[in-house]
Amino acid sequence: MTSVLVVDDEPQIVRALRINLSARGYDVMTAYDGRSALGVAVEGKPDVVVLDLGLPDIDGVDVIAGLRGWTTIPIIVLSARTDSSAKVEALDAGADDYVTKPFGMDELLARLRAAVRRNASREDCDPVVETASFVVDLAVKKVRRNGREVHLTPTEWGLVEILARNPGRLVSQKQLLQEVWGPMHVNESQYLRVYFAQLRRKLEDDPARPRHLITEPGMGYRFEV
Amino acid sequence: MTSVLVVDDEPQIVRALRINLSARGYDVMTAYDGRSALGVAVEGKPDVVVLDLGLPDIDGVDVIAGLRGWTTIPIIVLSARTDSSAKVEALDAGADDYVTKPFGMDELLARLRAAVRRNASREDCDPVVETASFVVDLAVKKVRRNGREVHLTPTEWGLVEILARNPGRLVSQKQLLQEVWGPMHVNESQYLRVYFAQLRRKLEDDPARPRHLITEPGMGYRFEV
DNA sequence: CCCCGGCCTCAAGAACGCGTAAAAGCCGGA
DNA sequence: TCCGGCTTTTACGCGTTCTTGAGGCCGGGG
Repeated sequence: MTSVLVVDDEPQIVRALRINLSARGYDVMTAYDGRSALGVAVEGKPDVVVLDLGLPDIDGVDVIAGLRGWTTIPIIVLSARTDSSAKVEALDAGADDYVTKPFGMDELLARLRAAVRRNASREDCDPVVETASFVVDLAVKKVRRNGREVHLTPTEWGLVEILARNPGRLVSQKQLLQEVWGPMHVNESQYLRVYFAQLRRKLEDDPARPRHLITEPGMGYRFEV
Repeated sequence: MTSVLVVDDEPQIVRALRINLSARGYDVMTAYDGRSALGVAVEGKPDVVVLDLGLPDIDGVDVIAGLRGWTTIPIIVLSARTDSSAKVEALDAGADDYVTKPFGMDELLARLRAAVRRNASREDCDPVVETASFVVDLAVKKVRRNGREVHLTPTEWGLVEILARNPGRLVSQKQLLQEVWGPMHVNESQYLRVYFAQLRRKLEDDPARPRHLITEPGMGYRFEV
């Protein structure tokens, strides 16, 4: 769940935002002044901050600076000031966006989505397939089981990779043999039996009764998440 | 130098932006309709796009979609429409910011700086990779170990650089050979054994039991932090 | 009932890939 | 020309991985 820190000294704005954000599934934190905003940000590690510039204690730009000292999470500034100097100042201090009050809730939410989306695309660029008993990391080419790393041989990894890229789907014997052993060996289905036995020993909780590396007799194999 | 693609069908706006951006050291590309905008973007790989929504040929939202199909570079939308539905539509289509015309040049430039800054922090964040026993500085092309600088030959550095740019990831033998020795030598895997032995002697605490320059037999090598 | 095809398991020899060392080749600078 | 650093090549021991064959299990059909 995405968490948002709302910082404003006007309770009605905070309330309106809390209601709207909560209704859309965000986890909302709030603060009413700069000092507590910085504290809550450190504590709660929000994914995005909505910050009113007109706070009672600290100047808004200093709050931005205080956040930017240790984090690069998106900051969306709210402010009643419409002059461009204020916008420039805030943006150059490190804000990501600047919305003038009074603002449309739709617009603010859209800008918030944009900010979150941007940030998300940075972090989570790692395709990982997860099951109850093990985790396959396709980018790094690693398999972990109960936190422990499991070593796979090239052939074993070749099979796991194909299956993990087609989670839930049935992969025919011919396709597996073709892609791992090459077109010359599409009939050596014995290879598959040997290697699936090995994989189950390495990955399944109960190798005799596999729950993720499933055999579909006569057809092929399936990777069940 | 940061490059900006300006897309607008009003020549005076394009001219004004070109003058202002050039004066501030940006490399400016221009396009006057959606179709050519997409083409120029593919060709010139700009660092940020300033996009007018009211183009003569393609709807602005479709241009955004066309860009987002293959890139995540920041898109700043310019538009005369001030209603929030337009803003929401554009932002949800993948735009990063939305500025209404007429706009203040100061503000637009500030928003552009913000967009570029955000993106920069993502890409070349910290050209330094650190492990328990040595430090690789990609910008200066140097390796230090216990404060002492370790001299690497060009070939050795080539290998270290590729691995350090993919920390944790498994890099295939073929890729290493291809990038260091060229496409003619993608089968000389013996080179890799010789050079990894050398690198481990220079960088690992216990060269016989490497903890950072890991061999994955039959597959490739991995730089473990 | 037995047969048969498909599957699982086990084990052993062959083949392969790795690490290491050392020699040979290459090239630019003194 | 010689020297020193860097790269390429060769050789060998060793552990791992792949392949292959044999045997057992199970369910469906004759």
